[in-house]
Amino acid sequence: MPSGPYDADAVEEKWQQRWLDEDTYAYQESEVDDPDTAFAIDTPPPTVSGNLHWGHVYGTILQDIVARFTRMQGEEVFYPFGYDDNGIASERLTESELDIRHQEFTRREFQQKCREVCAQYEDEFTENLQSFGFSIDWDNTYRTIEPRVQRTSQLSFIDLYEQGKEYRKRAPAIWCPECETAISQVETEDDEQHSHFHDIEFGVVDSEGQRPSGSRSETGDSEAAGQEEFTISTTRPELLPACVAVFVHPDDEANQNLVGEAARVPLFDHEVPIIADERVDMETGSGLVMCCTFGDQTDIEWYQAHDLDLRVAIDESGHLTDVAGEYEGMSSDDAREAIVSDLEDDGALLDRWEITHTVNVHERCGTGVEFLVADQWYVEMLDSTDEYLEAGREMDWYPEKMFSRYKHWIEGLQWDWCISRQRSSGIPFPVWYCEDCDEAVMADKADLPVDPLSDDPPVDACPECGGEEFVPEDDVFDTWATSSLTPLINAGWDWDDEQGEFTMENPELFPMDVRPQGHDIISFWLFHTVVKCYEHTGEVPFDSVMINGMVLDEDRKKMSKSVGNVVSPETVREEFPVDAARFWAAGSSIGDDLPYQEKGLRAGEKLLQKLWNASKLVDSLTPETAPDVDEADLSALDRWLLAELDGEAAFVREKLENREFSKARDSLRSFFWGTFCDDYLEIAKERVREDDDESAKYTLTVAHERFLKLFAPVLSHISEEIWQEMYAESEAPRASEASGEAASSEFQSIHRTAWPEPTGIDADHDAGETAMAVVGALRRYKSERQLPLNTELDTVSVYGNVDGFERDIRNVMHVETLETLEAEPEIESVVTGIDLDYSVVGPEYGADVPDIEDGIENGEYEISDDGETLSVAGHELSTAEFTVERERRYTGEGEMLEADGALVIVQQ
RNA sequence: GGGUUGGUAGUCUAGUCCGGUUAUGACACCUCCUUGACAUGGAGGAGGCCGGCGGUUCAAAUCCGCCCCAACCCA
Repeated sequence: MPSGPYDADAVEEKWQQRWLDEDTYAYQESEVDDPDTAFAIDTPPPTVSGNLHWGHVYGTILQDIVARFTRMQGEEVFYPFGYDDNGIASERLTESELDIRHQEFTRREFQQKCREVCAQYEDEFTENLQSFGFSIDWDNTYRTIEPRVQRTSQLSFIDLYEQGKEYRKRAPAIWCPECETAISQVETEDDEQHSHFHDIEFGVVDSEGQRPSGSRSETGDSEAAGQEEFTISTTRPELLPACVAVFVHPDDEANQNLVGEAARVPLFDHEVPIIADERVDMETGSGLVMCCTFGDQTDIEWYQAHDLDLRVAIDESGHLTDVAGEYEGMSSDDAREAIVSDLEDDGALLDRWEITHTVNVHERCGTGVEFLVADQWYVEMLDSTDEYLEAGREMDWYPEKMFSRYKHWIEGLQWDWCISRQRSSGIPFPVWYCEDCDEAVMADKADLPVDPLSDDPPVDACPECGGEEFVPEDDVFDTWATSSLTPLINAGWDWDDEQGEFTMENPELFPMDVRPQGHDIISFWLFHTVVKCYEHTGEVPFDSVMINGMVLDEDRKKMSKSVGNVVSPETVREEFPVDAARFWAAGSSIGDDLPYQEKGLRAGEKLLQKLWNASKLVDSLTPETAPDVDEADLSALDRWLLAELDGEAAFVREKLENREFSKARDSLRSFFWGTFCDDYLEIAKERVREDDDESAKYTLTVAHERFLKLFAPVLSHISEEIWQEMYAESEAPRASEASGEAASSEFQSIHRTAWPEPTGIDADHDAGETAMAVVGALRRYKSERQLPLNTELDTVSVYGNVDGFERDIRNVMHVETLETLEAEPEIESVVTGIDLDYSVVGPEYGADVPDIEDGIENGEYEISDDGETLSVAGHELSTAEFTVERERRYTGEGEMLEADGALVIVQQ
């Protein structure tokens, strides 16, 4: 071992390079003889056109701890990585980098350019990730835009279609008129914008005699007959031509008379029904709302609930259609001004005032979204919600509470999943339609990936009507339709045309063992993945789900670019060792948010230094190869340490299996620091130096190597460094043994060694604890008297079980004579109080407990001579129900200390 | 607006499912100690109406109800 402090920079870089060079963590299929020994992590692919941010690092550290830990349990771990470059973000990036427009190219050409541009970003992203030394298998990566993944996406679409799980329907879509593309709900956000409210007068159509009889009260009738107009408040008068109905809240007494009547839309003169619906917001405006095609989400709901007409007044570029008559061709802004002005001329504009309100905008350009009607493909979900719920139940959720989110999501489903996007780039639908009968013709699975815009359909004539002309589908898939297939992509799911069935290249990987995911995006990502993979394979795609929280800043605020409180991984990397960051991340309770705190990283750094220093000491005390000592000959203290360490190894294993990172980390840290370094090592080093104690040398070696392995999943670099320095040579490489391949050139990483099996050594746990407590009491004795810790003590007498530890106590605390007492030392004791054991007394005496307490408080009690019975408040309490508290005064020579489990008398 | 989760010393947290009277640990703070791995160390100390109000109970951080605050999800 090198002398001096731990040089994290050099060590970490060295091992990161070595792990990459040697493919240390590459998935070795040959190692898997039973699917149960393969462990697959389905990592969600990040968008690589943005920067690596600290949240990525945090989530990946947790995955990596699981990966490294699981390898040490003897499983072959598949830890792949994906890059999501199939999205608007990547396309925009490509356009701006190359100064082109995607419309200038075919899809294939443009996607090729996207791949080229993204490749640079991917390299940077990869380099960044690799500077954290994650045990990702860099031979197993994919890009969501690559042809192989396009093929998987299109296969998925065709498979669901053939299963009858997909349908095509003309329905509303969220549309950005600026980008001229459909976008998904998750790509929109709320924005405060200035606008105007307009009070507009609508006429009531005289429809006497046409009303259904008996539907309203007499009074309502007569009132309606007298009303000839009403007021609508709207921020969007340009939608008047799209108006298809007027709504009134069922509880709106004042306007109830209008329900069932028809309204005449000003300027455009068409008639629309007046309908009652509780989705009307009675607080805003007049309480009467016009429903258009489509002003907002509620309009869509009304359209579907009440089977209303469609009047599409705004086209894909945000201009008015022929439905708008003389306003056709105007932009919606121009049309608004023109219509308002004409309303004013007509006297129909009653009022106009400025307001600020929230509007739904496209997150990328800030333009208010429109709702257009378009042909869409949908994945049917509503008919299978029971199955999806059951699938969710079959997975282990870490933390468990996240299952309730899944449950609520399933139960709250109201829409099938729209997978069509009217973007001009992306992964195309492999579909053509017969020009004559609109029959959908799917591509042949063997031909995928295809682009209908440039490829021919697989048939010459329509199988339905014989028509020979086809129209290619020009929509592309929602990116989630691809992102939800990662388990299938990772397992190599494909269509085998010869066998006529779906196959998997690595069937042993599916279902995947764990799916990591941030809790902010589980609904639209994880859930979709479960649903899609379940439909394709009939299996739940994950055995378990590991949900991580968000990284917050030091003030527990969410990190965001606009607030400017983001932490850049590069900066952290410059300031702290990676292992310190890993220590920090491992301090999280799974699912909880974790604030980034430098002191957390500093604590990690201190632990690294402690581990390094302790290792140097162990190295200096022990020979190159572990001494050959029969475990039966070990001293009591050594047996005690190894037995305690057995317990710690089992505890850490259990906690990591349950993804209770922080419990594993904290317990191991304090056991190592407190029990090993402060208690054991202090004693052992004296024994080795003074007596050349073989038992201690053996124990130091065994325990120390075990500590390195227990730390290895969390402190990956330093544990590798020290282990390689001290133990690698003496441990037979497992990999070469099994495979017989070029063993000499392959090095054995600590992360591919086995987790410590219990030594099974028996020890007197209580005597060890008591001995440590006695040492603690003596330290305190010296400390309180401001004596150096190596002050000699003449005689120490111990009343308590420290059998076998006498010599250790003597040596470490510099005690001349240590004797153990058979009988309690000369003590005068005064009763100072009675402690009740409430868990027994409570249920036994119930409401009398306060009386008993009062009796004790006032001294109105009696303890029997043998101390077995306590008489108080008319009850006789037995010995199990109370403890007598005494103040003990030692009357003999010297000073008495109280330790946990022992009385100690010091004579200096 | 609906749902979910959380609120415990100055800070971060354990404990809450399954109630038991001295509430866990770390950081920061205060005092003392340079002994041979480590002062990024060691020994000790102080610091809490467990978000608020009510209820159940012999007993509540823990169970129930209402309220306040925060985050996230859905609208």
